[in-house]
Amino acid sequence: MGIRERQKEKRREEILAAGLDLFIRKGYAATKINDIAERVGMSTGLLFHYFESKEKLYEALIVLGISVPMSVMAPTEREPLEFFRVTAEQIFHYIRTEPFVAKMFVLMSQAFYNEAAPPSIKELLMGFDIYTPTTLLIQKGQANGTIRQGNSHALAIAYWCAIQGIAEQMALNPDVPCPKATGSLIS
Amino acid sequence: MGIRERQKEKRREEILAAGLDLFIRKGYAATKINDIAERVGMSTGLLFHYFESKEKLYEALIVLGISVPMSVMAPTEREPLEFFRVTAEQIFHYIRTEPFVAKMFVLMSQAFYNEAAPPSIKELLMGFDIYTPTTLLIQKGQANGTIRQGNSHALAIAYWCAIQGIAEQMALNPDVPCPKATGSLIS
DNA sequence: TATACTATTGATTATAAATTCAATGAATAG
DNA sequence: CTATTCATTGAATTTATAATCAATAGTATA
Repeated sequence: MGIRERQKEKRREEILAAGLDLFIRKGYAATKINDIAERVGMSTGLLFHYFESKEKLYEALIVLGISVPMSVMAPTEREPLEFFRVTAEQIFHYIRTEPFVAKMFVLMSQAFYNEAAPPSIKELLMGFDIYTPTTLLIQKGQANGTIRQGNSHALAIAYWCAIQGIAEQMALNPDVPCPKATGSLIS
Repeated sequence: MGIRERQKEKRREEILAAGLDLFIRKGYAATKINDIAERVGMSTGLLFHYFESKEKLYEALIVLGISVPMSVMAPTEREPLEFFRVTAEQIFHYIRTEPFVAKMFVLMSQAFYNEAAPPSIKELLMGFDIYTPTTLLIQKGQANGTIRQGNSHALAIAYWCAIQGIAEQMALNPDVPCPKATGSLIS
C-alpha cells in the first residue's frame, strides 16, 4: 500500500471514530455531518470525499460492529451458567480496555432498537440476533437445574439489558468505575 | 371547566401521548412534528395551536416525567437490600400495568443521557439524580454486610441500568414478557 | 521540471423539516 | 339569529442541514 493510500485509510478511520462517538452520544439524526467534520478537523465538503453520504458512513460503522458482540461471547458449548459468567467477564474486560469496543456495543444496540434507523441499516441488522441463542442456553440451564425458572426469553433480555446498560455507561463516561462481574447484587 | 376547555385538554393529552411514544422509539431529533400530528390525526399546523414548538412539547413531557421515578421508589428508610427488591418489584408492576409510566421511564433516561437534548431540557434535568441516593443506600448495605463489596457507585449504576433496560424493552414491545424480580439469575 | 492525480476548501444548491399565516368552518354567548 | 371566538386546514415561509461543485494547493511520477 502506498503512503497515500495509507494516509487515506487513516483519515477514513478518524472519521469513523469521530462519527462513532457522536452517534452514540447524540443519536443518528441529531448528529450533524458538520459536527463530525469539525471533530476531525476538516471541512464539511471533504467528508463527502471519504464517504458518499451520512448514511453510508453510519452503515460502515454498523458493518464493523456486526461482528463485535459475537466475537466477545464465550463458546456456547460450556455449561450455561458458566457461559453467562465468562461472557460478562469478557465483555467487561474488553469494554474496560478497548473504548472502541465499548462504543461499538452501544452503537449496535442503539441501532438495533431505533425505529428511525435508515432502511439499509435495518436490513443489515436483520440477522443480528443475540436473544435467540441466549434464550436457548437459558432453557438448557433451566433443564439441568442451574438456572432459575421463569420465562427464558425474559431472562435473556434481562441479561443483555444489564450488560448493555453498563456498556453504555462506560462508553459515555470512561471515568466511571465498572463493577466486577458476578451473578448477583447480594454479598 | 367548559366543554370546550375539556376538549382542548383532551387534545393536548392525545398529542402528548403520541409524542411520548414516538420520541422514545425514534429519539427527539428523528421524530418529526409531522409524524406526531399524523398519529393524532390532525394537520401539522394545528399542533402549533396546542404547543408553541416541538421543543416545548418535549419539555412538557419531561416536566410530567420528572416526578415518575421518585414516585415509584420504595421508602428509603427500609433495609437497603429490601429497598432494592421492593423498588424493582414496584417499578415492574407499574411498567406492566401502566404503559404510560413505562414510556415515561424510558423518556427520562433517554433525555438524561442524550447530549443532543435541547439546553432547556438539560436544565430541567439538572436536579434529576437517582444515583446519589442509590449509592448511599448501597454503602449502608455494605456497611451492615447485606450487600456485596465493590464500588458502590458502579453497583448503583448496574442496578438502574438493568431496570432501565427492561423498562425500555417493555415500553417498546409490550408483548414481550417481563421477568419476576429477584436478586439473581441463579436459581 | 512538467504532468497527472489527489486532497482540500468555501461557496452554492437542494432538500426536508419547523414554523407562520390567511382563510374557513364550527361552536358559543349575547 | 348574529357576532364573536376558537379549531382547523393547507399553502407559504423560514431555517437547518445534507450534498454538490468549481477552484486551489499539494504530491507523486515520468
